[in-house]
Amino acid sequence: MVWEVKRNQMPNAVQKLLLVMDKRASGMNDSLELLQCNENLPSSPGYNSCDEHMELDDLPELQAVQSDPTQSAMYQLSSDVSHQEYPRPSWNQNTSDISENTYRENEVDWLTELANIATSPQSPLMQCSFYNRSSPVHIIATSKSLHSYARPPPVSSSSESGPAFPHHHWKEETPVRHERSVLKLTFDPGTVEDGLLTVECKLDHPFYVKNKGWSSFYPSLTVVQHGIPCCEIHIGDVCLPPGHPDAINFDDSGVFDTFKSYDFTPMDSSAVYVLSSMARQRRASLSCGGPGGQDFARSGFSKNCGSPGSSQLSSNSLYAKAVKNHSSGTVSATSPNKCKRPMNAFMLFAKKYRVEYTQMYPGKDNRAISVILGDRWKKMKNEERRMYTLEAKALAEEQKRLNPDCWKRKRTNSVRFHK
DNA sequence: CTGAATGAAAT
DNA sequence: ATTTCATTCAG
Repeated sequence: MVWEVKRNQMPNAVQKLLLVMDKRASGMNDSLELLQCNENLPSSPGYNSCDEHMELDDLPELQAVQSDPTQSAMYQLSSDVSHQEYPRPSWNQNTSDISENTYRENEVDWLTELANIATSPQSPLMQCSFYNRSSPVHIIATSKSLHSYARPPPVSSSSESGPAFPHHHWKEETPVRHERSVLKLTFDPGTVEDGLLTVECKLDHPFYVKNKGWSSFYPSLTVVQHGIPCCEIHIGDVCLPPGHPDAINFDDSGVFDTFKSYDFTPMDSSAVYVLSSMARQRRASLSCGGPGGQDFARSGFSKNCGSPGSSQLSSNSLYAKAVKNHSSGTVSATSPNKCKRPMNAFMLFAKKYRVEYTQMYPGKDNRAISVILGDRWKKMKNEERRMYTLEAKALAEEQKRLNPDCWKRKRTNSVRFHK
């Protein structure tokens, strides 16, 4: 399968990325292909210089050319192989700047927009280029789906100040020195001769998962960094290339389950708005800090117009779901002040790993799990926490921008008399 | 509804 | 300095 990426400004420049395998390579049974996501490319999200100049018009047209239509290109996360993270130096924490102009008002299929964005040259999705054929790296099938924090502590082999890209000892899960983690995923293209496909990417790298839609290892980070609402990606998920038939008619309710904790109102827009608002964040910081974003949402876009064409984009059910979430009275959806505080770093961490810990300690009460999580959190180094503090900061910023009153404490009777 | 954790912001 | 509230779910 070949992706052709056309840039509008350079119509003749066509970048071809060969994805998956060459079918002719029948002899390469188990050899792993290592995809290296180069995130230092000028157009990549991690590269700062491009941020402010990204305009909508830069969005490329993406055309997926399937050389073999009968073979649907679907990649499945191997069940025996899990993600790994390893440190990587010099990261400029940065957000990809997906311009608000990305949203064209009359565009019917906003999913297509999302696909375009995620497959644009700015997207990490398209930053991958082939790196190394016969990689010496052996992917360990032993690492369960548990995060390193949840696993028994490694035998702390001195985390040698090794090269930027550790080649052989990823298994060691060397503590994150400083800088960010990189996610390593292994895909199973499904055919025997193709072997496995290994890819490195950022934790917030979005993938399009069958029946789930956009997914990433770190959804909340993805929406902050790239403006793409995501589900959490799991082992066994089937990743689809944008444009795949299954990618079009999927039930997106799963996507929005991720956001059920957010307070949606009828005035809220679809993910498109989230998309654009996130991207707009930076530029808006130039102008006044007023809640212009809300005006944007109120005046222009509602959920309904976000998904005009597809009945499956159950915006109503989405709303109902969000309302139902708070239907028990306390904060009604009709209340003007309905936003929730953004999670702090620990909360993000806890949310992410609570499930794993509960599985780890069956029968343990949630409170006990909280204790463990807190314990774990305290033992984590700042570098390890950084990912969460960073995201927490970003979430808080965005929240404050969109809803400055969100942090206002509830009106209480000031002082508690007893206690 | 309570509690158990941490942290950020508001009092 | 203290209080609230973000998440999660068994009890």
